[in-house]
Amino acid sequence: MRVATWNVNSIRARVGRVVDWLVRSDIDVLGMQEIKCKESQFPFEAFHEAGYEVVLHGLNQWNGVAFASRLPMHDVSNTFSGMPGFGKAQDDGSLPLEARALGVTVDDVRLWSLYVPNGRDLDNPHYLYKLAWLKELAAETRTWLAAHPSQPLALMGDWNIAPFDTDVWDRSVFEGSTHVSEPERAAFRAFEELGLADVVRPLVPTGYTYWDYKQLRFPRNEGMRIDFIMGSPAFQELVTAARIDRDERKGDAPSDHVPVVVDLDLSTEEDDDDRPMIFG
DNA sequence: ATGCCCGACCCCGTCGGA
Repeated sequence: MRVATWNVNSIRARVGRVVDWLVRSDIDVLGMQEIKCKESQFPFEAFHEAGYEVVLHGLNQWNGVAFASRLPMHDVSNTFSGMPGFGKAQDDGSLPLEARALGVTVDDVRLWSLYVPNGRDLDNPHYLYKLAWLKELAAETRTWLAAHPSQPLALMGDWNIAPFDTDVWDRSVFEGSTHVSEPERAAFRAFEELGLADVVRPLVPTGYTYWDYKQLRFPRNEGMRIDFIMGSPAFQELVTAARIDRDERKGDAPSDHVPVVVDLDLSTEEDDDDRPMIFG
């Protein structure tokens, strides 16, 4: 099974590119972020014609997450337990929940498409929202792992964190900025402390996943590595290959992010629990 | 060439992105 994540930066502006890439790249399941639309605006037809079903969570022109899959999806969740909201308090005093998380199960693999809040600036309320959002996601992940110790899980998407200084082209440019601050990096490492791991980095040690549209960032290769597939131990065992599709930043009307892809070998997974220990 | 920001909104400026 070939699984990918891609911040598409508006699906309506890029549906042709995304569907062409899905077919050309032989992708089974794609988690998308920043679809920037609600369900009534989503271009379902192009996906259906290519053989993909779509589930999505989109509330308005901001954020929005989706899955396209040519394998059956079930157990769809459009939030995680405890997910913080942001903005103006509603009548009941709670903050509005944004469309930043979508979970599906495909072939017993639990997948989340995540769009972690940007943070904006270190002194912006959005930064504390980002840290709280990650903390609650980690707490929920800990609970889930305890309840499903052998089921493969991947948290994939735009994490809006550069975990290492080498994940940005020039660390000095980011002094005092979000994405590289120690609290953000600690929030990211908390997932590793739960047993999750970036399953792409060992196979693709270098390379960025995002280049700003401004200031010739892509031609100069001034990018950031902020899109990750974080797999549980059971997921890590399945991974046979990975790639960052840098070519998708080229050409007409690209997203500012590129797809990140992993191949999973599910052929022996079901044997683990049930096979008799003939040679035991 | 991979080339000086883009998308969504609603009006042609503002917000958000990282």
